[in-house]
Amino acid sequence: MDNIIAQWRAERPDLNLDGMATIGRVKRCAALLQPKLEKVFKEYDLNFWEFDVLATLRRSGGDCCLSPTELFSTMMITSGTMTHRMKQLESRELVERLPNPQDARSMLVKLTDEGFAKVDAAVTAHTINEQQILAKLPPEKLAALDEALVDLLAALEA
Amino acid sequence: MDNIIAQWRAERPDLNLDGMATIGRVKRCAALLQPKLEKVFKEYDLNFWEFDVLATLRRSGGDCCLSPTELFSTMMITSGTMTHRMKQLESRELVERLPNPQDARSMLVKLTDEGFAKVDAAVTAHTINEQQILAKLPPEKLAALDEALVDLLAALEA
DNA sequence: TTAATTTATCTTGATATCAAGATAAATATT
DNA sequence: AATATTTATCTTGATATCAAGATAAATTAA
Repeated sequence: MDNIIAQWRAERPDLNLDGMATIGRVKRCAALLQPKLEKVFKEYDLNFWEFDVLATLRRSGGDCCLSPTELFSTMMITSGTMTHRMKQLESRELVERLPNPQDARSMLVKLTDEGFAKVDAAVTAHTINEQQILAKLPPEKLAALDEALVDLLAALEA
Repeated sequence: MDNIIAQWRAERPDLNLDGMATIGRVKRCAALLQPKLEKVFKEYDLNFWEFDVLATLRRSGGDCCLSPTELFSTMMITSGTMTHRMKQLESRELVERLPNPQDARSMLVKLTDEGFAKVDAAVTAHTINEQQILAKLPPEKLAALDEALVDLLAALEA
């Protein structure tokens, strides 16, 4: 990132590059995190989106039933993508689709026992992995990081 | 994000969710930033990856020549993806491919005058946009954010 | 009640991406 | 020099995604 900024500074000294540096770091951190997280999901034969769907169902609690619309709305993906995901998770028998007695247009997506067990094991390993990744930072820096991210998130969501 | 953590805390009180909260915020910040940045690129008829390629060439300076291999290596994409990008940028006459006199296997990718002018205008607007996005945070919080991201990036790159 | 509108989901067609393999030129080895 | 290896790029086939439109059920309005 510093290298990119240095290149721009040389070519375009007229630009204010402070924002680019910070935003570039956010994006780069996210990009570097991705494969580190996927590594653990892979141990449970899941890719990122598969974990994401199963985890959304699992943490919703109750009998882990949500409609596809609830799922794709909270997950910020389109309905077509959700259809695609459902098909594959259903064929792997990690979720099942039940008719919604309240509304014949809609379905209820439910974790199978196998899906429940798998995501429960995966999320345990996932949280441990996340702790380990961040353990490279001392506690006070970690606290500062989290606080700063809360502020940024608030600014971006506003 | 807080909501997701609260759901997990209710369902799985045994998990340490601190890392999930911080990492989730990083990913969410990156996801929220994306469309805000794309909005400006769109004003110049560019999507994210088009800007990315043109900007990489532009900031490399000199005559803005790089080989496809130099491009895809620094941009963390595969060679096949780069081929695809080249085709489209070439058809839009934003870059041109010249034979490399030093090595007949490789090409030199160069910004056209049009490509140069376009990316120069786009990056000006882009940096202003980035400054505006972050201007919602007071300077001292911004400084703390950047410092924290430098620390995190160092930990992730190690 | 019938028609119009809204809502939930799925389908279609397009794009971006990657992994793996193909091709061809350059370099190293024998 | 002839062969083997490495390097640079492109091709192919598969997947994930979205936007826009299709379908069908539920709700509202006339």
